[in-house]
Amino acid sequence: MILSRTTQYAIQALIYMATQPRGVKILNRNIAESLGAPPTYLAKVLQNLCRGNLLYSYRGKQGGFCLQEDGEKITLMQIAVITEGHGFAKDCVLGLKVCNDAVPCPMHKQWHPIKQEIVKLLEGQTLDTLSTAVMSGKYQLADLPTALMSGLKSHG
Amino acid sequence: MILSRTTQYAIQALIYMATQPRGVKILNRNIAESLGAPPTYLAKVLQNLCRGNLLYSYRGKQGGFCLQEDGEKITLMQIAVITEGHGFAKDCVLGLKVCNDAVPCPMHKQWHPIKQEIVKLLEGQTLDTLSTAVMSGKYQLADLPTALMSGLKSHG
DNA sequence: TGGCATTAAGATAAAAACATCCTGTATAAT
DNA sequence: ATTATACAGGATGTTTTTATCTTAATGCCA
Repeated sequence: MILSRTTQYAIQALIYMATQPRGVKILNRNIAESLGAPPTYLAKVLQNLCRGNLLYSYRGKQGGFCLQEDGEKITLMQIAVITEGHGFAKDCVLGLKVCNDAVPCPMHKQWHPIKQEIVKLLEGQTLDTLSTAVMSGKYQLADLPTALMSGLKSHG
Repeated sequence: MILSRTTQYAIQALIYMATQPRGVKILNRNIAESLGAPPTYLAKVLQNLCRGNLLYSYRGKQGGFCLQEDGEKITLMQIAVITEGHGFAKDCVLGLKVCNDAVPCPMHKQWHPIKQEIVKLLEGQTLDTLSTAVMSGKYQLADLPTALMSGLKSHG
């Protein structure tokens, strides 16, 4: 509805990584398995997150991906901007190229405050908060049998 | 961002139609011109809205499209459900197939109230309200030079 | 150094969304 | 009847998004 599949994978992957011990390299393959996401596609998404400076990547044996320093402070807004581009939250709900307080579409007044709330929410949610929620065991990160997600609670 | 291009066309077209004298048949061609939308594509969208019982269509000379009775009471939610399918407003923000109060994703609690607001807004906005706003001249329905939209105010 | 594990990157493919084209069919006016 | 008009419907084309495949680069380790 509001976030593309790509962005959803990106967020899920980053939350997952934030549930893992910091500084340890995590394999694309493992993330994909844990989320039930297509590994080859997820690899591209992670690559993109590296270019967006949210992740480090290491090639070769013992390689993998790592959250960058302060990774737990990453917000969902930062992620969405990387995967969906800037102006992500700037679009008119009716699709007009120009729509603002001065030249509004008929929905502008009513839509604008909700859009602000969405942005505020995305800016307010960090990987820290979300990964903690997941590690508590009360919140799920994937539509998978719990067996496959068992890695999560093992170090909680 | 939140509504597909198709849904945006549908909403724009219906608002436009609601600005026109009731009961008069309106040509796809004229709607498309007024909105700056591709006429052949818009035709498909209108066809779909007919199947969704929001419009009547008439073939042949003097044909065109008409809002159904009580057309001014149509809400944006009704339109979106027709063009995007049911379950339009039921999706998890992180893309999980199962995500509800009992089995929530880590964003569920925070996202749910905003989603409710969006639904409430879409359900609360009618063609009546929106077309009136457009006819007042204070709100625009398309990114077009005003010349092309002149049809709107001519029967104020 | 050679072999293996891992990500990077580019090409390709598949699916969905968006858009166009062509022909058919109904209808009103002449 | 004939003709012009306008929507219906199916086929096709294009673009974007999603996904896969293949090869290259990199780094560990023996």
